[in-house]
Amino acid sequence: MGNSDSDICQRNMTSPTMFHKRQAGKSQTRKSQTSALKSRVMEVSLAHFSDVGIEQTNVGDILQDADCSVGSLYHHFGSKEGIAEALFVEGVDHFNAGLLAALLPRRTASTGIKAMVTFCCEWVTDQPQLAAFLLSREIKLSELARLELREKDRAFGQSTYDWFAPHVKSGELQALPTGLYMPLICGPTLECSRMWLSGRSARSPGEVAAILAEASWQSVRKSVRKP
Amino acid sequence: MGNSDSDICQRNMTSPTMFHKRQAGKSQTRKSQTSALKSRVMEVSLAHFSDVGIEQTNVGDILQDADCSVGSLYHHFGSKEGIAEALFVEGVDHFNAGLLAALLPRRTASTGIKAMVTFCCEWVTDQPQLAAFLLSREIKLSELARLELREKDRAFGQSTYDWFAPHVKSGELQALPTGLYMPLICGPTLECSRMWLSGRSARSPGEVAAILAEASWQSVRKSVRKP
DNA sequence: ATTATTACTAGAACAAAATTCTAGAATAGT
DNA sequence: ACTATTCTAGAATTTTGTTCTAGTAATAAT
Repeated sequence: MGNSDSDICQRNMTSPTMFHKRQAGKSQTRKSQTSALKSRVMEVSLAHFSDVGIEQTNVGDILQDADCSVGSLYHHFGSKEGIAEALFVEGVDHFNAGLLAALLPRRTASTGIKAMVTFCCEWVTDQPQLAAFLLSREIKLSELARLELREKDRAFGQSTYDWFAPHVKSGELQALPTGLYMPLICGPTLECSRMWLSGRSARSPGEVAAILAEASWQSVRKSVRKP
Repeated sequence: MGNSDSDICQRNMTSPTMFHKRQAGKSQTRKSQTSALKSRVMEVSLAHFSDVGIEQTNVGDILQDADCSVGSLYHHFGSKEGIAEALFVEGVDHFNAGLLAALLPRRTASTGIKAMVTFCCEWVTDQPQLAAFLLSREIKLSELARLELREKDRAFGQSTYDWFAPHVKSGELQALPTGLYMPLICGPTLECSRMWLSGRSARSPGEVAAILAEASWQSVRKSVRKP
């Protein structure tokens, strides 16, 4: 949340009036107050966004629920979409980190792939709000965020590929274009997740994790069959 | 597009002024003029929606680009989201119909599954705008549309399952919960599509169709392996 | 054929919501 | 201590979606 530096604050202002009311709290440092405010806004926004969508959420509600002023909100996030953007980037980060943490300690191709799928299923089932938001994005990322994300994507892809490479060499995994591993491994799970999150399917990913893990593994393992 | 009956028209109006300007065209029938207007609005809206998202698109632009009046737009679509809803339902219909048309004529499990994946890849690559819109939806469908869609989903699922069933019985396809076939078959492709459409990946689904088809087939075929 | 009704078009008026602007207070830097 | 910067506040403004009133064309009813 808090690289308190990169905030929006474009304009220069001039004069003063007063500053009271909201800081009721027993004088914490300004810094911690601020970062708490930002977290509050993000938390509240996520709830609204995942519930009714970004468009249907109105800033007034966020302001009220997070006990935040218009000025503060626009100072920190720039716009309503700005909040969504922050949530999105943070969410992707979390997810990727978790996925990597599930993968790296595994020693065999099979257990690694299956661990990814399983993590994916659990993650979605455990935090449906965040998952729903990430998977149903209609978020026009700013150019800045887009670049940031692309870079993180690249790094993530590299890390996973470093793990895959030896197993490709040893003949356990198929050799595929780099960009195809993730869709093949997580695609089915994410598709199931979307179904479940939007109420189009009753079975949660958690319930079918084992089947998905096995199937995804079959799709990327090196195929040496009888027939 | 034109079941010209089910339009919105809730209110009753009373008096008249004039009616000219826009109908410049050499007096086509009113019906065709109207349906042309609706298509124009949908076409223009799709372009905007898939470009900057529903929220960022403003009605004024649609009005201008489609040469349509506020009154007409709200008469036919009820709201901005109404346009999105119409596009969405129509789009899903097209896609599902195409998918089914690709599947049904095939005689073997392998060719059927692969045909679905291939169709999917081509469809996305051929009409990226519509695909981007359908895949990035954050559309709060009306209760009516939701039901309509759920029913269509059900019918589609049934049709595909009718095709699958014999191959499951014959031991070529795995027996899976009904809701898992589509995610396993099309999930990876759709994930690739999202990547490509959002600019996060350079390779179009069309370029990797063969690999995806083979991999997806491996994930749902009945596994009888050596090791 | 005349009338009544309905489908449709038009754009001004309205309401609601997002964002900007001005003012001032806390903190960091010198 | 003074200056620049970050942050908070909320009134004022703007933007934008939608409603409302008015009028025209086509169709159904009599």
